[in-house]
Amino acid sequence: MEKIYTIKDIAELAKVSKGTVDRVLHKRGKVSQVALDKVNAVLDRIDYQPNLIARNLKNSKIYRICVLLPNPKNDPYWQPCTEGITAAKNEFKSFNIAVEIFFFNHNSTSSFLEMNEVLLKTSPDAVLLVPLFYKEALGVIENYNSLGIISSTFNNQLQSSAIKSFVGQDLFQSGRVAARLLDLLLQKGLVVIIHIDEKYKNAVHMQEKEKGFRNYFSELGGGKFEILTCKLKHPQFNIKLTDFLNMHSNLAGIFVTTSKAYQVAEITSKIKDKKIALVGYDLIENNIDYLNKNAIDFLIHQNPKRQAYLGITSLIEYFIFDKEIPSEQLLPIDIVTTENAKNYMI
Amino acid sequence: MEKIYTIKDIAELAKVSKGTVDRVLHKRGKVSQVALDKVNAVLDRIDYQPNLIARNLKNSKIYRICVLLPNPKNDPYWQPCTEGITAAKNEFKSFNIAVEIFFFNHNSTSSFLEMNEVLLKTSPDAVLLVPLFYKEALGVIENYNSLGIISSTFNNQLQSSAIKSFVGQDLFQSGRVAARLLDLLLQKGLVVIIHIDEKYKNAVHMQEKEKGFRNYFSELGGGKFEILTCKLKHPQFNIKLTDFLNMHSNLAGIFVTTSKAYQVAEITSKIKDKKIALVGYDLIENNIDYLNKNAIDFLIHQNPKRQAYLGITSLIEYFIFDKEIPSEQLLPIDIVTTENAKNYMI
DNA sequence: TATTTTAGTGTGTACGAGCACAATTTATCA
DNA sequence: TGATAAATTGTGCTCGTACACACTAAAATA
Repeated sequence: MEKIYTIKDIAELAKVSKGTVDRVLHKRGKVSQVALDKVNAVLDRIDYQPNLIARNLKNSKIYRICVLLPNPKNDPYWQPCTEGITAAKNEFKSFNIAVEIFFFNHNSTSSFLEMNEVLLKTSPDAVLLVPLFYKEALGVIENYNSLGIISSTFNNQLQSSAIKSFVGQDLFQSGRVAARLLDLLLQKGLVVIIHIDEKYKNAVHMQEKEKGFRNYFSELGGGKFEILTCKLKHPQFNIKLTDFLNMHSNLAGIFVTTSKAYQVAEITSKIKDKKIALVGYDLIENNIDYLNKNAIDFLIHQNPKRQAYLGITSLIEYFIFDKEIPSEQLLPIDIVTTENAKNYMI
Repeated sequence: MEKIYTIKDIAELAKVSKGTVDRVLHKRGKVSQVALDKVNAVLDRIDYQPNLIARNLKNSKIYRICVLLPNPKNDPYWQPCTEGITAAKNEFKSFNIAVEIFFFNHNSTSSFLEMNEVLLKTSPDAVLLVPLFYKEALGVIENYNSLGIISSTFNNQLQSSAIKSFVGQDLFQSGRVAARLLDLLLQKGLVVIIHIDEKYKNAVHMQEKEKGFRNYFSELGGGKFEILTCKLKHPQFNIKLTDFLNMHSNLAGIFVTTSKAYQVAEITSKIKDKKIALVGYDLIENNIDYLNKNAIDFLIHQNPKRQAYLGITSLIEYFIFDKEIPSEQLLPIDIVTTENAKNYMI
């Protein structure tokens, strides 16, 4: 353990005042060449690490961070996000940070824009948002940028130079993981990618997953598997899926690109004469139920709690510790089966 | 965002001096009933959160934490641990914490005891250790206890009231995960548990994994699978395993309870006429190689980096923030296959 | 009553960084 | 040379907590 040097130490070693050392360190004000050399000589010799604690103590500005999030009441997938935010809030409660969450309806672009207006009235220093709607999110983020508000995203990746940070998963790779799992479970046959509910064109995440999934099988070659894509929407979901199942007797596996695998499991679990392999996303209650009933084989965990937690802590540490915000944080693609599900649900 | 109260605020509200507030908060010195009531009245009304940062600024004691770890040079499994320690060290470099790592040979109890003596000479406040050797570790920990040194463990769980904290995985459940994976991969046949190298009697971790593994299959019932246990040791490892394979033509799957699955894969990958499913532990280079060659189907990630990181940060936060040390932190049992391996190796 | 003891309370300072401002030195001009 | 401006450097305060120390007033003792 090396000695921890303070500005006072440096000042004494360089035989100048701590004010001068401060000016050299922060390139603030005028310093003579002689003094500059003396201080730099000391700085070269030792490893000075400013005490972030002491620095922050003086800082009286309260940083405002707003979170713009789909309402968990409409889709339980988002529930863990608020928990992640709360955890981060607690961890940094000694610091001058104010975090506020704003919920929008994940089906309504207007609700998204509306809540954004409400949020803007609190004049935040940064916004952490889920850019669910491509076009609208881009506009909102451009606006933040022009207002000097930092914007970070999570869960959905959006290409924009105005975005400081993204936390999420590599969805292409996630599709490959799903493909790998079905490849391990199955010998041959028809494999179907099912997209449920959301508009395919607007949902880049589903497209990326499909690309990765197909990429795995095309690399695999061998012609053992046939891949089909199927887009299903409520309210005719049940009928259409049942029809599809009846029409394809060689169906061996299904990959559901959203958290709605339980809707598929509800139907496939009733088929008695054969077992259809099923891989889906997210540890929501309905999915876990069917996982435990063996109607779903694997779930891929997107870890929304950790995504939100990392998104918010990067911002907090940027404000209070001057830490660099990582432009991209990719989380591991967790594979979940009956036996290890509990560990991920804490 | 509620107002953040300081001791000065409380003093003004209660119309006493900050010294008196301090005495009430820390139950230090004598305070009259009148003053006590006044301060408590204010404390009841507001939510006072002491500023941990300012508190720490004053504290000049340097806390010494020693880490007692198997040498990664002898077994690469331990390499990530040092990285986890270093990460924690960096994160808390502004605080008065000195962390020092001591390596012992994972095959030698005497090296363990020897390094422990060296470590003790630095008179640490806490020790984080891997209690690889049951009997010796217990003795060492008892000794720490009598010296007033806090002891935390990770990777291997040891029952002792002298241990403040354990970070690791539920190994029984980890065995069940392995069983589940083989169940999903296979229809029926012989499944073998292979213990490699270590003395079975001393290695509680292998026993726990086996118990969980067998527990899953006995709960499953149905009589589709037959389970056998096999203990193999160098140098006759290759011959014995080859013999075993020849003798059991119905062998369908193998579960290796240590990080040595690659040694099994080396042999099973040469069998051309059939594929034997293989599940093992740990993302070491040799294992990853065989995973990518499809000779290993799944690896279970024990996340030694995070184990060490959590173990050390709990201690640090106890010392500098007075946080409670969680007596047990169980990490998720990560399932790794070719496609998601990279994510876990950062 | 004078002096000492003790309970209770308030004041002041350190910690390290940052920054305003005062103090000093050096340069410029009349 | 003296006065003034400019450049450079040093001092001192703040942040919130913890703790040493000084102080007051009442109680106990001589």
